[in-house]
Amino acid sequence: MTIASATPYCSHGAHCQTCSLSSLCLPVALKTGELDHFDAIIKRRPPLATGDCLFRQGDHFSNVYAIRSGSLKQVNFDHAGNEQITHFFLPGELVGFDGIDDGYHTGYAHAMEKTCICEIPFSHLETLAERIPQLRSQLFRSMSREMKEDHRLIRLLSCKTADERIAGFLINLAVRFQRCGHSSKTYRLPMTRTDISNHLGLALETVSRVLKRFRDNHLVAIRGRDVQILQPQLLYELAENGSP
Amino acid sequence: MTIASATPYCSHGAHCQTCSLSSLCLPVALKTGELDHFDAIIKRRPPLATGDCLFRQGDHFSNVYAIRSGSLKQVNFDHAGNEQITHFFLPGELVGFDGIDDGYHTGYAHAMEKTCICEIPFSHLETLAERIPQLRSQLFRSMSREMKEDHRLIRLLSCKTADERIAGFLINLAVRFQRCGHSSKTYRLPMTRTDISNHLGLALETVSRVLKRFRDNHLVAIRGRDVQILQPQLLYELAENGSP
DNA sequence: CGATACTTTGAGCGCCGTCAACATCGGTGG
DNA sequence: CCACCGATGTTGACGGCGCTCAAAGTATCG
Repeated sequence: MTIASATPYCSHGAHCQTCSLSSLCLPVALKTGELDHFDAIIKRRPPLATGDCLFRQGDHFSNVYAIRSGSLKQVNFDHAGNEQITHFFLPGELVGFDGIDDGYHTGYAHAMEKTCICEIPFSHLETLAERIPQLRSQLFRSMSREMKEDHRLIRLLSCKTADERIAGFLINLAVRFQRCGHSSKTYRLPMTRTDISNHLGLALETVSRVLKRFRDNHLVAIRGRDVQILQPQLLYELAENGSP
Repeated sequence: MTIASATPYCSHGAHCQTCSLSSLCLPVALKTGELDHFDAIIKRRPPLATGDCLFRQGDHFSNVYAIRSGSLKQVNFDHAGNEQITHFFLPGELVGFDGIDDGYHTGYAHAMEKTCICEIPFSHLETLAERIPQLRSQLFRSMSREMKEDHRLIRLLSCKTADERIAGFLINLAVRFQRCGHSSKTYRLPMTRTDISNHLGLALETVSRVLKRFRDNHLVAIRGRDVQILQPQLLYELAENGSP
């Protein structure tokens, strides 16, 4: 079983007007003229390679970023230097809002594979949002959505078992991959088992063992990073209720 | 040991111009004329009694709320009906941002004691923020700060022991109580042990046992809900490093 | 093709959840 | 004012989930 990578090639000169992800991204609901204005403030960067940093802890906050293709992980630190992956970001999602508060980023954002990014200068975005109510609403909605994602993760971490966490994680990824144009059943994990274990608050051995159990029970087919969800309904119920 | 309640009386006709919390709240950095405009869109409500709901799951989102005095807990649900307390809100803090995304609230907000609230209609706030850059920045900053708080909690839940979680929780409350004008060392917990255990992802018996251990080790003096932090530095190190 | 990172699998044990009993607090009504 | 009662908090015994340590197997890349 081999599944196409989640990272198709993407030209770094592309524009919002022709971007297949614009229905997920900030330009949603913008009229043609407005879209041109929005497109004009965006800087396209050369693609990030695996392991490259989009921003580092302590960097001055000046942009938010939209992902065109590829994937990122956002890593925060506590005072003792322990890492915590708070988010994985997929195409069509926005990165960097946590830097607004006091003007610098509190953690790293690493590319987990070759990743194309749109850089959106926040001051320009604010100015433009002043004039375009649709854009403003979408900006607030994006931030609010990230909060809801955080609350989902908090609930997951605070009272769910390893099985429930991993079921929820696989389902959540499936939903988000589908939203950006992939199959809802098959995808390729961009992150390592170590990343998953860190994000879900588990030991990496536990992640490995639970995935094996899911495979043995024919809930999913997993080989390396290729995932195929065989029984979405059962997996969903496991994630929510804890009952198989 | 008895410590004054965190809920002094607060007139519900008060205005931002005279509010002691305005330096924490949205009006921060507004000029006098702007402050008048801001004050004009706010509705003061009669105080909430213990257990009253500010909003319920599924309610249409139309306001954010600033706390003048008292405290709230925000409770979210998963599909199986399990509750998860994602936030405790103290005076000077803003509640309700998670409703922006799809226009309704995803959980309850309960008053944990008698609580005075400023209701801020979000549509008016957006309009006003269009004209007043300071207000706009502060709005973004408030949302961004809530995200950072979420990330802190995620880190806490994902890899910390019961001792570390509770140490972190006590320190965090101390900081926030100090910010709104209390002592940094002594405060009264507005929430039950059950609420704490839910929020931190622990059994309530564990909360009780860890607090006893902290008391035995003279890190804190706790009697019922009255907390006095005796060794802030040690408690902080315990929360961050796990080392006593 | 060798080196390095990543993943799987096993054995043992400790933290913390569950169950249970009891103590304490706060409020209500006789 | 006191007796009562439900809600809240404390303490103990015990077992299981998931972590740690260890080692072998596998993908990936220069």
